[in-house]
Amino acid sequence: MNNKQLRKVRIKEIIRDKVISCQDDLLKDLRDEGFEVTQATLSRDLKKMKITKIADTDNTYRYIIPEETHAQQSHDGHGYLGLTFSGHMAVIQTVAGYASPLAVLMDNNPSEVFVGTIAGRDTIFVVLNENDNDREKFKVYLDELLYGN
Amino acid sequence: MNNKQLRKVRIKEIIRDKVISCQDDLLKDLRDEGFEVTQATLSRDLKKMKITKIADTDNTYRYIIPEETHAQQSHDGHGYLGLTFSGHMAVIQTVAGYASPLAVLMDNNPSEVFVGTIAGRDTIFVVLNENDNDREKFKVYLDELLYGN
DNA sequence: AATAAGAATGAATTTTTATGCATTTTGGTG
DNA sequence: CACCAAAATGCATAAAAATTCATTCTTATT
Repeated sequence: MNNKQLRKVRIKEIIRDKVISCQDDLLKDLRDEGFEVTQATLSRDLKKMKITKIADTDNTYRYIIPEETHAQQSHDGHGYLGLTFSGHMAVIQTVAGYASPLAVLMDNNPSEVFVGTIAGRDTIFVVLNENDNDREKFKVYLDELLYGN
Repeated sequence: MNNKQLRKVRIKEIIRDKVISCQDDLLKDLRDEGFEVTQATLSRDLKKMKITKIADTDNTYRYIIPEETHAQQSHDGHGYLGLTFSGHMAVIQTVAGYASPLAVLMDNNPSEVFVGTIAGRDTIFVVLNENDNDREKFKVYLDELLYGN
């Protein structure tokens, strides 16, 4: 898990959590956390992640992840909806019917970060590697799997 | 129906129909159609309409209407999904359950462009004024009602 | 370990977008 | 119709975002 991918995961989190109204805002936050980057890199990151800004209700701009801004949960091609952790388990929620295909995809792309998956209709249980129990690492893995790069 | 509203309706149509990668592209198209505006005005229009650009698959930018870019139909607070005309009738599709409230809203905001509404669960029939049967005008009316301005 | 190819990044710059301010247009009222 | 207030718009410019080009990391391979 390299720095770029960590940074991308973090960018998403920041943008979900707080109002970011320009790339410089984001830049400051990332720098505070030790990510040494420039606006140029952020521009490229955001482009790849399809993150963009849009007018907020108060007439200022804010960055959003368009896929996630809707009342009805939307999902990417994999039906992925959300991820939670508990102990050494990760629980993935999907659109009904999508759990198995996604679990298969994961099985076909093994990683030392998890040791196995089992899927229901809309939920996947993932057992993480107990030695190297790293949630960030799993997030990155999943992110790569779903969105590439 | 003033020029601004006509322009906004047209902007949406253009952005749905073709790849617009910057405001100047849009500006040219609008000018070709006789809308005399400047980039400054477009910036403001797009802000109000919550239209923004995002990376397309081919790594170029394109303007989109975020609400409309999803596999699962998303809807605004009114549940509005779509509009079709037939003769002097307009047919509005909504999310199930939203038809009545929207019809009520229309009834509470009467206009000479339509003479009555009747709502089912997810569909509204609207009878247009037969003298002044103007679909554009109705589109503008609905647009104003749903999105303001 | 040396080397080469590709990816990632930054500095500087260009391009694009947003906005402050002045002006014009639009609508309503007396 | 004259007048005012509010909305819309353009011009000029500031602010923000995207990109070019050069450089530095990574990674795979010998």
